[in-house]
Amino acid sequence: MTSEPNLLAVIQRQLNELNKSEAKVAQAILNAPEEATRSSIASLAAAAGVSEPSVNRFCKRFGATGFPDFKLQLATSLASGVRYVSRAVEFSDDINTFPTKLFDNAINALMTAKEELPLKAIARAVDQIAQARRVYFFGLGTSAAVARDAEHKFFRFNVPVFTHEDPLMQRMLAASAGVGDLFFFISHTGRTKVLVEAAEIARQTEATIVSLTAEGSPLADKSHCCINVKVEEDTEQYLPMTSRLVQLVILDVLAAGVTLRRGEGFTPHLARIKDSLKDTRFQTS
Amino acid sequence: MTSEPNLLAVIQRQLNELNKSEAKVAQAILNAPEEATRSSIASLAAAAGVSEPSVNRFCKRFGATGFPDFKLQLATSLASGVRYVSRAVEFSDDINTFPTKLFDNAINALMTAKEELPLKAIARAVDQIAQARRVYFFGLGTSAAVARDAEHKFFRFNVPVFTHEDPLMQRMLAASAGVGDLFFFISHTGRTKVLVEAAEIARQTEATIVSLTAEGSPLADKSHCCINVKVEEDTEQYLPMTSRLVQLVILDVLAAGVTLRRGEGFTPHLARIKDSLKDTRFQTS
DNA sequence: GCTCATTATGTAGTAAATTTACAAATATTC
DNA sequence: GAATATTTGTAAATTTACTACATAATGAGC
Repeated sequence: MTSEPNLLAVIQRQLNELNKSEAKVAQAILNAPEEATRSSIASLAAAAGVSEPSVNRFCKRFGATGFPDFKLQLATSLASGVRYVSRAVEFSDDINTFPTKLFDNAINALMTAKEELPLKAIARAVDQIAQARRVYFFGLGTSAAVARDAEHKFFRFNVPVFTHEDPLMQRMLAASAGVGDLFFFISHTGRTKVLVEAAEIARQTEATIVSLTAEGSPLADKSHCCINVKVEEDTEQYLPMTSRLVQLVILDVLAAGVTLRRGEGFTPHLARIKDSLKDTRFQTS
Repeated sequence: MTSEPNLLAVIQRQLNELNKSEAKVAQAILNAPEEATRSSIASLAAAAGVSEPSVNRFCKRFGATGFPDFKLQLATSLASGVRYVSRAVEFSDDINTFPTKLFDNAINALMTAKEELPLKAIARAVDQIAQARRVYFFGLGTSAAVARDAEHKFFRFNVPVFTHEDPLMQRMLAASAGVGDLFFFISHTGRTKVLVEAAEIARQTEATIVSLTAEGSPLADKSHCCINVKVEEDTEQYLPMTSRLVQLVILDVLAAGVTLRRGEGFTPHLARIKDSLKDTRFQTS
């Protein structure tokens, strides 16, 4: 992938270094980029008022092998530009608009997070979870639900897993920790006092502290390993929406990482857990 | 924007409805999408082992005017960087591949869900939640965490919200329900016996039953309103990954819907709730 | 201001790629 | 098992893109 992030910007920038007919082509493309991706070399040449080979030369000047290749690059750069805009729900929205907006925001958050995945921290966290004798998932508010979800995933690895929403329980468990215990803190801001305090207490023991939170936050400072999640939560919104989705997928990643660590021989164990649910369900007719 | 957000997902989904040679073309494209955008109709036909017109027909089947137009759409959908559809994690994967796969799967699930959003059911559910005097969110296993998350959202609307993971509590609460009570059941399969039974019990009262589950499932049959979520969970995977993400976003949508219903005058109330958390956090330096 | 060299642009032909029309092959129905 | 519908391929037509070359424009040196 050698293609420029934004072809239109490149064209714009070089506009005055182009000779007459190339400039005409550039102008025609800048005027109607989407249309340019769909038109033939002949129609674009006509639109710009130049000959076809001029268009072709223009394309080669911008690194393309020819006109079709140029169109491809143009289409690609147009597509990636539009995507990353999260739109807030407004009171003027109706049923046809706001659900789509929320889904778009969620998708954007995951796409953004995917691009800046802290792989090193993730790998390290997988190591530490795989080695732990006991794992505690602690979160409050929305993150409590995330912790609960994590509990439902990680118990499968033959390691005792605990969650507690009660800050007092969290403190006490943190205080009584020892070697092999792993505390996994989940917090979007990383500034929730009672949670940070619990982390502080745990840190004074032999336990390992891993956190899924914002880099540079008080909670991150208390951790041996911090998985930094960059999610720009819409501050106008009164409900945290997207950050917890990213957290959940990160936890999926960690769970998958531990599974891979356990190796292929571990699948029968997972299969057994899955099968245990069979009788709790109505069979498909 | 008339172009599909994710052409590959669409192709993948329709794979078994295609005839032989079209399926071959589909496979060739899914195997090497980037290459397909760069190749001519002849080389793609050769790669798929079919004739050129077959490739052309394939393109038209997916809404393109022809092969070049199809390539354009494909390039556009690839530009987002989201790779294949539902690629299972394999034991040969390493830290550089499996996290991306999981994120892609999550993104794809949300994109697919977004395309087939049951807006009518959502609107109806918003109505019913907005009118309810009391709301119970019930789910088990992974869905229990989703229910918990919902609780953290919906209490903001001045309506008493309850969650219980205990099936016995769920039964008893269902039995003692009356007018104005709303039971919101969350279940990916819609076949979990104890949950369906609770729904059945609730249905015998004056309460309203809303469910977020699979259409046509026993749970859906017991509901006044069923929000159908089509998520093809990878059955080889031992952990439910993507369905709960879609459920969470749907619940966000419902919460947003209720907020819009309450109207602009409701924002101070939400602001007050948000402000109440201020003192629980360490201030940003 | 003229000539030569250089660069820029267009014309026309050619090659390649795409599409259409039609025929053969395959599957489906009664 | 014949008749019909569907699928697939062949070959020709058409569109599209590229190359080679010619002409026009520009600019430098005298």
